[in-house]
Amino acid sequence: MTHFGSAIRNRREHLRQKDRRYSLRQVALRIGIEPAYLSKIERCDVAPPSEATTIRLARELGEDPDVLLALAGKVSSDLQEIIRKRPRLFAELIRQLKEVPDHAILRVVREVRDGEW
Amino acid sequence: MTHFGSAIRNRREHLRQKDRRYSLRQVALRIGIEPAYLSKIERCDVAPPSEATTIRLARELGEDPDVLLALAGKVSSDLQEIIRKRPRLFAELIRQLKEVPDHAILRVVREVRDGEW
DNA sequence: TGAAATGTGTAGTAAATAGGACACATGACA
DNA sequence: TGTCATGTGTCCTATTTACTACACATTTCA
Repeated sequence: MTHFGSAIRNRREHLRQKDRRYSLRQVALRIGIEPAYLSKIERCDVAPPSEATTIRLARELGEDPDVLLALAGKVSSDLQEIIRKRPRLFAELIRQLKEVPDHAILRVVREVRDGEW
Repeated sequence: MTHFGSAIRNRREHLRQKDRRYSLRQVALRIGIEPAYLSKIERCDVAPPSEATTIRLARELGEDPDVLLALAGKVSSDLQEIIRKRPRLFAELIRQLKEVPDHAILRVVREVRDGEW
């Protein structure tokens, strides 16, 4: 399991090879945080930032927000809201899917998408 | 939408009609918080308590922890952990189920339980 | 070669979270 | 009627969260 900071740093430095605008400072300024703070985040010197900041960072670096939030130990608040509206139903479903392999869940996703309910 | 405090108070006073041991004071002591604090919780004088305290309260009152957590604006950390291990998969699934009616989700739950994957 | 940009160390902080301590008025009831 | 239990008001606090501000040494490159 890699941590939040390293994921950000790797991704940013990768982008930087093609585009100088991905310096720590410039990225920090574009997403509206202090460079010193982003530096600490990338070196895991502080806990991962808030959900809002994590999402701005994800967009900036072209990463999946849900994945970065997961690395930050969080779950997107819009997902939480969906669950909270029908707690029993979603709690049972999610616990049931805990050990189910990816491909089986994907099948469920597709079944639902192709909506035959 | 009823709020956390009233749900607790209603439930506790209901239990109390059959059993005097469900006074605010005694419940508070059994779950390990100060009576004054429980009083404030029931009157929505403070925000809902932590996940741990909410779960002890749910057990004590015979309520579904996931439902009380939802009223508290939270999602159980064990559910969050499941989601965080496969963020893309679960994020897509949950968002897709947002508008799907209960009965259709229940069908999915049963399909998975009767495991034909 | 010197000005600008870069990454980082140190220090501090406002707000939110999650309660505890104690006193007090009221009510039950034996 | 005195005692115990009950619910609540007031005040206080430790910890966590999520950052900012500023200074500084180093690197870049025009």
